[in-house]
Amino acid sequence: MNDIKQFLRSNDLRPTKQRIVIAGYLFDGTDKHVTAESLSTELAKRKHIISLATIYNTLHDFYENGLLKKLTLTSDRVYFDTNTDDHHHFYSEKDQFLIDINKNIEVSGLPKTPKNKKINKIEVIVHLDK
Amino acid sequence: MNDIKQFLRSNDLRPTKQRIVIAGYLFDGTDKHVTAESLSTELAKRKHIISLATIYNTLHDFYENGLLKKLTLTSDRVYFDTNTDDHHHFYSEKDQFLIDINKNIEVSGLPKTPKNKKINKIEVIVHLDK
DNA sequence: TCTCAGTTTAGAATGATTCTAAAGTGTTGA
DNA sequence: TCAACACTTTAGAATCATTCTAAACTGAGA
Repeated sequence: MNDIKQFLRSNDLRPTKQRIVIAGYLFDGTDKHVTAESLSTELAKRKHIISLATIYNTLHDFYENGLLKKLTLTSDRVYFDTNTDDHHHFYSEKDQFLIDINKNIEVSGLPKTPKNKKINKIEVIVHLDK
Repeated sequence: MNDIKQFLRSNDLRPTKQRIVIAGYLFDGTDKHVTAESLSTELAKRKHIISLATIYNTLHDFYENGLLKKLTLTSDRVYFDTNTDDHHHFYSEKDQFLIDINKNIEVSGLPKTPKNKKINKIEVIVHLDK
C-alpha cells in the first residue's frame, strides 16, 4: 500500500484513492491484459466502484508513464498490457484468447527503414484459429 | 468494365453499379490501403457518390470473399489492404504513414502454438517514429 | 489548517461503424 | 421481353467505445 503510493509518486502520479486501487490490481505481480471495460468489471467484483472516465484517464496516465503497453489487436477496443517488456502475442478474436509470447522472437529480413524514420517498436501478432 | 463484372460474379458478388465503381477503383492494379472514410473521399473526387453504408457493406463483402485484407493498426478505424498476399507493414500513427513490406520477413523463435489452436496468420507491424 | 493545482465524476458529446426498414435493381425463368 | 423476387442500396437512427466538459473533490505543501 505504501509501496504503491511510493511507486505512483516515483512516476509523477499523485497517489489518489482511485489510482492506488487500480495500480494495486494491475501491478500485483501477475501479467494482465485489460480493457477499460474489463478493468472496471474486475474492480467492481472487488467492490471498488470507480467511474469509467477515471479508468480511462488512469490507463492513459499509466501508459504515458510507461507503466503499461498499449496493444492494437482489434479496432473494437484498446488493450493494455502490464508486461512492458519487449514481447509479442498469440491472439484469437473469436475466443477472446490473448497470451504473451515471452520467448525471444527473431524478425529477420526487414528492408531498410524508410528515409527520415526510425523504428519505434516491432509488434508481432500471431492470429489463431480454433 | 466487363472484366470487373466478371470478376465480381466469379466471387459470388452481384455486379451492382456501386460494387463496379468500388472494385474499379480498388483493383486498378496498384496496391492500396483504404478506410471507409478515405475510400468515400476518393470516390467523391471522381464524382462517384456512394453512401457510406454501402461503402462499409462493400468493404466487408470484399473482405469476406478474400479480396481484401483487414489491418489492425490502430483502434480508431479499420484499414483494408488490396494486397492480399502474405506481407507486413511499416506504420506511423502520427504521420498516417503506411507502406507494405513485401520483402519476405522471417519470424523465428515462436513457441509452440497453444493447444487446440492453429495459426491463422502472423502480422508484423513495424511502428515508426520520425 | 488553508489553498490550489491536480483529480474525479456524471453526463454530454464524438466519431466510427452497424442497424433498420423502405425503395431500388440484377437475375432468372417463361 | 417481362414479371417476380432475392439481393442491394440508402438515409437516418442506433450503438458503443472513448473523450470531453465543467463542477465538485482532494492530496500536498506552506
